[in-house]
Amino acid sequence: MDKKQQILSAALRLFVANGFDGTPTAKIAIEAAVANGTLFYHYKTKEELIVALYNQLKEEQANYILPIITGSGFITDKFRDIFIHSVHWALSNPDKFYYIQQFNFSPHLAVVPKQVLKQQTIIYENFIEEGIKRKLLKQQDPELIIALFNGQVYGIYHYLTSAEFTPALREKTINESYEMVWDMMKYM
Amino acid sequence: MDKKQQILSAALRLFVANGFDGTPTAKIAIEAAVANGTLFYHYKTKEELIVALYNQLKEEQANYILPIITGSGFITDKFRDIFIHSVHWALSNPDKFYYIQQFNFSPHLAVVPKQVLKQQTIIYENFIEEGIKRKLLKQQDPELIIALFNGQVYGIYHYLTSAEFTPALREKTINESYEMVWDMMKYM
DNA sequence: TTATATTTAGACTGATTAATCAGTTTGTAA
DNA sequence: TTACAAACTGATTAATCAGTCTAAATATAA
Repeated sequence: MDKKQQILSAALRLFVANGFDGTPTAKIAIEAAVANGTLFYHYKTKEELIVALYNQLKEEQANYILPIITGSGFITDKFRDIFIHSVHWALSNPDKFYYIQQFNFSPHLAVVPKQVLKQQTIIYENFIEEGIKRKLLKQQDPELIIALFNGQVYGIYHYLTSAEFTPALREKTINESYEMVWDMMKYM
Repeated sequence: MDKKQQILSAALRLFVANGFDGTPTAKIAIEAAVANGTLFYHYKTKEELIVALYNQLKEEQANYILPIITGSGFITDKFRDIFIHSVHWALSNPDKFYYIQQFNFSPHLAVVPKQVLKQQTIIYENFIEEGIKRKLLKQQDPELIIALFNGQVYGIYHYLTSAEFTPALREKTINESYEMVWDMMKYM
């Protein structure tokens, strides 16, 4: 029914499989079971579609984590939850996670205003800042801690997708990795 | 003189600036001050050029770290050296580091045999394994430790390239980040 | 009902592009 | 000199692709 969503889903599948250059708009329309004109009716250019897809996925990713930050609970538990959830989101949505990386290392990133990108991390920043003030986290720039934290999610994603793991081993690895991440971030 | 190298250098500049799709082979030839046909004389297809460039950069990156591993010195000092050097290489060669990431999240990665990719990390693996056996590092899969280690390099690269830093602050940040990385990896 | 938005199919275009190819230059060695 | 291969040239080609256009159909809402 929702043709716009059909187009985005088809685009995600094809861009991940064949790259930006390797996927003609015509094929996206066919894969979405939509007329050629419909694609260009909703997205003026191919680039507009590429960026719209990125924004949707970033929002989806953020919405998956947001409830943890705003919810109740001990702050230290929240750190764990955020990490575990971030990794789980990436592993349950490998295409989406991959697309975001693919986009981040492409010239398309340049067309997203810096302000928009900044806005996406501001919620994390306030949260991390609180952890630093309470002397739970190392006394470093919150942005550095976020960058290293994201680096960890990136690292473990690569590790867990480089080979086959049983679900049990996967969970064990994620939990033990968090212990390592926590050793990295914690104050003492 | 060496036209092949001219082509690779030009390709690096243009691919990083405009992406794989955004750079016609014709432009690479012009930028390299070489005839169109010369490019295809050395590289049968555009893809072959893209992959050749990737392999060269990976080799260059490895050669920068290798002497540390094989050299003399305390193993714990080597861990620090490898981290610091890895970050420095990325920061001194942002184009090359960026290209490797761009390639890693592109369909071109699929054409590199897994065996070749494995071979690139085997030297690290033996080294890490020794650290684990000696109970200097946490008792985890060496590949996991390498993945998290690389995640850190990735994270700090993003942080240090997201804004301007004075050389002094940059070095301070790298050193302090290493302390955090070490807290993550060390046995106790 | 009427108007407005959305959708369809596919032919079309103008520009771009990867790759080719017939021939030229260069270095070297007989 | 001659011979030969490797390196190089750049105009040409055949194909592809993003985006347009048309005219009709269908849905949505005022």
